[in-house]
Parts: sequence; structure tokens; C-alpha cells
Amino acid sequence: MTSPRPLRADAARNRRLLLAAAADEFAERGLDASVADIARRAGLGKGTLFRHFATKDDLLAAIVLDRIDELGALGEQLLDAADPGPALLEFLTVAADQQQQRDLSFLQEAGELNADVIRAREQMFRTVHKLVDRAREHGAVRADVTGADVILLMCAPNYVTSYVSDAPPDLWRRYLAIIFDGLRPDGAHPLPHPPPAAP
Amino acid sequence: MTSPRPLRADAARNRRLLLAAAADEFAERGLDASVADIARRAGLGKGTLFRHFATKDDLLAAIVLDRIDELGALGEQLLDAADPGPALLEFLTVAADQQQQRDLSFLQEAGELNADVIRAREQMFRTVHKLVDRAREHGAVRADVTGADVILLMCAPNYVTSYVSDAPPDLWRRYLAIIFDGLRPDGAHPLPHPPPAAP
DNA sequence: TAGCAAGTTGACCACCCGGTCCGCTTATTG
DNA sequence: CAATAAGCGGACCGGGTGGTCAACTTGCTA
Repeated sequence: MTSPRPLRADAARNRRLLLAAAADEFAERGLDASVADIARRAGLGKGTLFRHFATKDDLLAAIVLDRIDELGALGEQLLDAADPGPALLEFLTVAADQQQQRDLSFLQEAGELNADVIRAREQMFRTVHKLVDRAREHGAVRADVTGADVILLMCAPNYVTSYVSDAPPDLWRRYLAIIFDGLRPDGAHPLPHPPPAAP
Repeated sequence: MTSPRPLRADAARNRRLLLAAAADEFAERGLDASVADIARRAGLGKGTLFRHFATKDDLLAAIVLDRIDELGALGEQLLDAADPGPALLEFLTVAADQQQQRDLSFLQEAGELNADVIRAREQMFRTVHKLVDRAREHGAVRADVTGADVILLMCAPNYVTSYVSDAPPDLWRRYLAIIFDGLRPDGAHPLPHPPPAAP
């Protein structure tokens, strides 16, 4: 099932170099950073990159998959937290912090093709749904808000701050706080549209 | 100052066709829609496009400028509204509705070069600041929120819904409502980060 | 340490992009 | 209706892209 042969020592190191370089490059220049630049940044040839990742999308998928799994694992862990309200906030905080530099649009855009990413993402989404359900039952989140809502709003803080030039690295916390206040039951006004079924 | 000669009849029509086609194309495929596609959609040659708009950015700027001016005018109008709270909400509603299809990232990204766009945008931003100040004085918006915050959050509803495939066209209203609830004074929790100076 | 498979490399390819240019068409106007 | 300038279009250009490949290097193993 898995790889019959382990990776050669230098190849394993180069793979790590490529992933790191790609993560940096995508963070700085968005998802249309060129593979040539990524390879150069890793100090390797372009051919080497394509030996490890058959396609640019595969490279992206490898990065994204790591992030999603990480986030999913954290979510699972937080399902056992004593206080579901702060647990949800903690989850959203880590999610935003993890992507600090750049919006995680690629989370959706790259996922269209790669089956692994889609699977991991849906698993993670299910966890978010559970986190939100628990928080709602605890009265920490308004009754008319669903997991799908939170999933969609999850990326907003980073997106919003990506527009201020030379933004302080923690500015997203401000907007996460505002949005989270909007999710609380205190002083909530009725919502004008039903939630989406999708995520 | 302005054009010494009026546009020829067919040229004026073609200009309109190009603007409409470009707006559609950008809405559907994002800002890296190709000029060739835009021209084809308008039923015209690529050369014609470049005769009307020296550069792809100029074309984008022309579209964006219209939208910004429209929004700015509405804002000015709403400054005289009797109730500043609903006036701000109305402004944000129209802003989001106007861009319904696609996030208005280009509002920022395209603005980097074109001086006209920058000027119009800053004027519009000043109006938003006034709207927010009035709403805050009226107790319709929490004390620790600034115009800059609202400007940044303005695009979030569209951005957020752009990720749900086949989203109902009014879904953004739901997220505008949630975010606006986060801006209200009722049940507001202190914000963990100072507002940005920029916009 | 010898041999070989695994890994590396950068020149190279086809393709697509924004933008140019010049021969052609056509609205305008006297 | 001519004459003319404004407008049109698509072949073309240079540059940058993702991806390939055959010659070369190197880590592993017997």
C-alpha cells in the first residue's frame, strides 16, 4: 500500500527543503508563485521539484494536507475540553494563527482536484460542526448559527487583514474577536437568510 | 481638460460592450481573466480593447472607479439619514450587494497603480469613517470600533460566501448580519488588538 | 570499494499572457 | 458623395509559465 522503498537520505532532506520553500513562497506571493522560484529558494533544480511532486497542485496539496490534518487533530482534542465556548474560540484562534501570513483560499481552491485533501478537509469540517454544536448547547454560541457558518467565517480574519499594508502580525485577532462577538448569543439579532447546507 | 472630441458612435457603444464584458468576465473568473477572453466576449478584437484601455489595469480601474464613486455617493447621501445605525447597515448592504458575485479584492489590488482609483477610494473611505463615527455617537456601534475596522470588514461577507459552491445569491446577507452584530455595543467583549491606522 | 539504482539538473518545449502594429473599414462631415 | 480621420482587428512579439528529458552525480548495499 505505502511506498515499498524508503526515501534515500538526501532525497528526504530535499523533499523537506522543497515543502518549506514552497510554504514560504506561497505565503509571500500567493498561489501563483512559480515553481521555478520555489525550486531556487530551496536551492534545488526545477526537475527535482517535479520528481517529488508530479504537479504544482500536488505540491500545494501536500502543504495544505499537513495544515488541515494539524487543525483537525487540534479540533478533536478540543472536543474534550471542559468549556466548549473557549474551546471553539481557541480552535478559531489557532486556525487563523496557523495561516497568519496569507488567506487560506487555497484550502478551497486546491482541494478541487486532490482527493486526499478533500477527504481530510471534510473530516476536519465534521469536527468543527461538533465543536460548534457543543458550544451552542452550552449557550456560548447563538442558537441560529451552524457549523457551516463558522467554517465559512473561519478564514475571514486573515482575509480582512491581508488588505492592510504592513499589518502588525496579530491584527487578525481584533477581527476574530469582532466576528466571534457576532456569534455569541448576547444581543443577537435574527439572521436574514438560512445557513448553507454545503460545508 | 476633458476629451476635446466626443467619441464616435460605434466607438462609444464598443466601449460600453467592453466594460460590460470585462465586468462579467472578472466576476466569473477573477482578476486573472485574460484580455483575449474579454474582447471575445464583447465580440470585438483584442486591439480594440487596447485602443480604449491602454492596459489591462486601466480597464479594471475603469470598472472599479465606477463602483467606488457609486458607493461614495450613496455614503454621502446616508450621512444625512435620520438614524445613523440603520444608515451604516444600509451602506454595508449596498456595498456587499453591489459586489455580490465576487469578492472586491481588486478594489485594493488594482488601486496600487491608478491614481484616480486611489483618490476615489480614499474619499469613499473618509465617508465611511464619518458614517461610523455618527453611528458610534448614536450608540449603534460599539465604542472600540473604528471606520478602518468597518472598511476592512466590508468585503468579508462576499469573500466568505464565495467559497460555497452554488451559493444562493443572498447568502452574504447572513454573514453581514453576523458581522454587524459583532459591531454592535450589546454584549461586546473587549478587543485584543488596537485598530490599524491605515485605511 | 564497485556497481547500480535512485536522485539531480538545467536546457528545452509548448503554451498562454499582455501588449503592439499596420492594413483595412466605417462614421462623420462639408 | 467624397474625403478623411477615427476606429477596428488579428497576426505577431517577447517574456514567463508548468512540465519533460537525457546526461550526469551520488547514496546505498553486497
